[in-house]
Amino acid sequence: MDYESVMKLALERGFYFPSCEVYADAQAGFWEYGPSGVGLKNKFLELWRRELVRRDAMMEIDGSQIMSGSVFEASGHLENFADPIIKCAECGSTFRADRIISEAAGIEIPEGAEPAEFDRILSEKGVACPKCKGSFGGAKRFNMMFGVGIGPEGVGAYLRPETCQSIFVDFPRLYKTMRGRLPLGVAQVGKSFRNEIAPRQSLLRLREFYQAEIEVFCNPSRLDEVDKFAEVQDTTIRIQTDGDPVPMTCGQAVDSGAIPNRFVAYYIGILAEFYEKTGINVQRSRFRRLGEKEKAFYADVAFDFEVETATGWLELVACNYRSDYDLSSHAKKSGEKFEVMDNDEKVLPHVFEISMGIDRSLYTILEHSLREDEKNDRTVLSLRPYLSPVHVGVLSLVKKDGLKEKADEIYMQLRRKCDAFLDHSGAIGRRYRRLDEVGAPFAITVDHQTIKDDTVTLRMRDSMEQKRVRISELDSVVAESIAYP
RNA sequence: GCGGAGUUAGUUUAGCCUGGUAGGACGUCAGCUUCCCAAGCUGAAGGUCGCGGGUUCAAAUCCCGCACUCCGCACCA
Repeated sequence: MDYESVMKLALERGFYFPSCEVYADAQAGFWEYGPSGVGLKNKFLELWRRELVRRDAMMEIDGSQIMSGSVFEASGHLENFADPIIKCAECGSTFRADRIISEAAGIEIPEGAEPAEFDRILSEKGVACPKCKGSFGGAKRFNMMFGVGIGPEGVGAYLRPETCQSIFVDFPRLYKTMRGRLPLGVAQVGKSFRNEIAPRQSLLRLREFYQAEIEVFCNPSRLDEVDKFAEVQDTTIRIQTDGDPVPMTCGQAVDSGAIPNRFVAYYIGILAEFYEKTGINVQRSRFRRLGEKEKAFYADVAFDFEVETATGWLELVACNYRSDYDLSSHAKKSGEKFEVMDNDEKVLPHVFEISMGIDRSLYTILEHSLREDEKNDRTVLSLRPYLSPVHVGVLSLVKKDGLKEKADEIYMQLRRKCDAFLDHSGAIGRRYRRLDEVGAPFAITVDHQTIKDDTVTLRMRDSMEQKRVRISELDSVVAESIAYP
């Protein structure tokens, strides 16, 4: 389905919409989840917990969104999470320094170079503002972190640009108090903040966004001693090292060297199994191994999990082998000890990270689930039942003859056991279509026969088929239908 | 941030060129009808015409600035 149709559904059915939209000074890159969006998000995260956190016996934490400056000195974000920019002294236009030098002088300078280096080249080559021919002021680094001032003195701190830093700085306490053993997965769901220059496409590039991150701490000398690898060795993934994505099992990926070890392959395997259960079409996905230039500054080996959408290939998850980059940096900066005992060996653990973009994943689920059923003149959101914001609609065929009251009764019976939605008003077909659009997998309809024999109609969203079910069996029918796989 | 295109009700859109009380469709709500798939009938609600300024007797309409949305570039979860 195309981006516009997903956007229209999101606005009309309460999945998501712009933040602060009644005010003219609302800024780009901030969006709200409405009732349907929250329903989908909560269920998505429950699936994530089941398939990754609980499956691998990980710990989950919930860290602060505001973190001290030292954290980001150690993490490298103050130094590296920034673009070099220059501003024209005449007209005020802002440009990326590395880019304008490449365009005007044909010289490639790494974006991480010192500001003075940019200034030197600019004056040497006499580069002028492409807009007004004015001269440039000095190059600066534009850091993408939002700074915040704490307390009356405004002590400098930052909104975290990724959730994982709290996992790293909490690691010593977690390991000691929670009886940690390597390999240890620590997970976190939460907001991260990046001051993007050009946010775009609603949930796809936000300034404030949700991440579900997992950091697995491991002993780097035991990356192939992973018993649980057997669980995923026959799981098929589509992996791209160079050229087109190639489907292969996790076992084949390790044997062929496409994935460097069983440890990384295990986590990629369970991640692939998770995404299969979200209803995203994994035939249109790939694990793409990143080249040296594309990798983040902290990554040793990196795979992006990408999915084909109406907007092109979209990165949903970054899988980075961060080695001991984070723990050694925090150890050095803080003076805290981050080494742990693994059997009789003292090791500074390495980290493999699964950094998931929740908002992008939810968008993709919507796009891949939405379809136009032209034959029946309806729009259907074929979400997996366990992810649907509304599990079941409860309808009265007509309001009179006690059918309304009977439907109310059934709704009361179900409402605490699942997400039920009660609707009495309008034509039955219209009500079915409304439910189809929010992805409710089925509807229960009370009709005149219900009064006679205590059965109801169960109408299925995808096939529009109907069958009769006893009211006494509804609890178990519903529970079974919306159960997580 | 650059280049391009847009912004009118919940959604979609007419009106803008050529200034003169903002209109339709769908949706929503109430009622009638209706024994299973957007039917029909009656009625109703819903608009700072993105925001601010200017021109004018008068601005959705003309001019300027800004914001936002979309596309391309660049960047990224």
